[in-house]
This record gives sequence, C-alpha cells and structure tokens, in this order.
Amino acid sequence: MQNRIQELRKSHKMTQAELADVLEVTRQTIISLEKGKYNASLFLAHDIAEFFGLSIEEVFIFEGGHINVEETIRETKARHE
Amino acid sequence: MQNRIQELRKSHKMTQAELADVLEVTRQTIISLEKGKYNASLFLAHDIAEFFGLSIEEVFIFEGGHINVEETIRETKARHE
DNA sequence: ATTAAAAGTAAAGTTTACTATACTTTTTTG
DNA sequence: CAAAAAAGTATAGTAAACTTTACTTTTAAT
Repeated sequence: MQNRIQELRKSHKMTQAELADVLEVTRQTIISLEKGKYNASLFLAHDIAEFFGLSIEEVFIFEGGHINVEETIRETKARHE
Repeated sequence: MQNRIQELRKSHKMTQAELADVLEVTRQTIISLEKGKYNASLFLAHDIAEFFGLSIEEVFIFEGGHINVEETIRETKARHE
C-alpha cells in the first residue's frame, strides 16, 4: 500500500518531528510510514487524513483487489451451503 | 470507534462465516469487530468498505477529536523552534 | 419441541504497528 | 566549509490485530 504522507507533510512545510508531534506518535512512526516499512493503523490513518483535510482513501492508495461483489457473494454463499 | 459492519452484513443477508470467507479473515475477527472488541486494520477496513461499496469513513465512525489544523501547526512549530 | 445453523465466549499463540533509545547520514543554512 | 537541523538506520520491547481451536448459547426451521 502506498501513501502520500511525505508529499502532504512537505506541502505543509512540516518536518517529520513536527508531524509526529501533532499526531501524537513518534518520529520513527512517521519515518516508517513514509518509507513504507509498515501500514498505519485505522486510527492513525484517520488522524493523518483528518489533519490534512482529506479522506483516508485520498491519503492511502490501496492498489488492486477490486472485488466483484455480487459474484463473490454468490460464490461464497454456495461454498457455505 | 464504532462501525456498521453488522448492519451492512445483515442488509446483504450474509452470515458472519460468509463475510469472513469473502474478506479472507476468520469468523472470530468478524465477531470481534462487530462486538467492538478491537478495531480493524487499515487493510481490512479498506476491504470491508470496498466490499460494501462504501468509503472507509462511511463504515467506520471516528468520533470526536476534530483538530484545528492551522492552530495545531502553529503551536507545534513553535514547540520545535 | 428438536435439531441444526448461526452467533458468541474464552484463551493461548502469531504477526505487526508502534515506542524508545542510540547512533549515522544527508540536507540546509550562515 | 562548518555547524546545525532534518532525515534515516538499527534493534529490542510493548500493545493490539488477527488466528486457531474448542466449547456454549441463541436463533431459526421443521
């Protein structure tokens, strides 16, 4: 999963330490998120998006995996019969 | 944090086992999320929202904590000078 | 009323987000 | 260029999301 944290942080002219401080996480967390070492929790994702005035989906890019809902439901239901 | 998983699952006439199967998690996970025992990861939150054709923010209700962005930036920057 | 299906509980184990600390490298600025 | 600020690396530890298994309670169907 990709994210626009670094880009958004820079456009707000903030350092990693400042962003970490605002979000009440450590600088390590910001570095790791920007570097893609791991993914934010739902809470932190929400706080980041809210801080930048965006939706979670606008900050975090979830690639692939577009499910055909109707088909998936049919298949899954069949599997459970 | 609240979520609308149970409501959405029922409106799709699915059991917990079926939803778990579709989302490729265990039934325990669905039960625990519906019961509010813990929060979904960002990944799972995305998969759930996508499955129901909604945004993460439409499925998960993040209460409180509305930050005044400009003020927070000013304060935080001051703290870092 | 029985039975079966669905929902729920409990607890131990794994994985991963996040912290804390300490040190190194890169970038910025005077 | 030199100093300071910012960014990055590494690693051990904690917390919480998620799994696995096994058993109990509630709801639905006949």
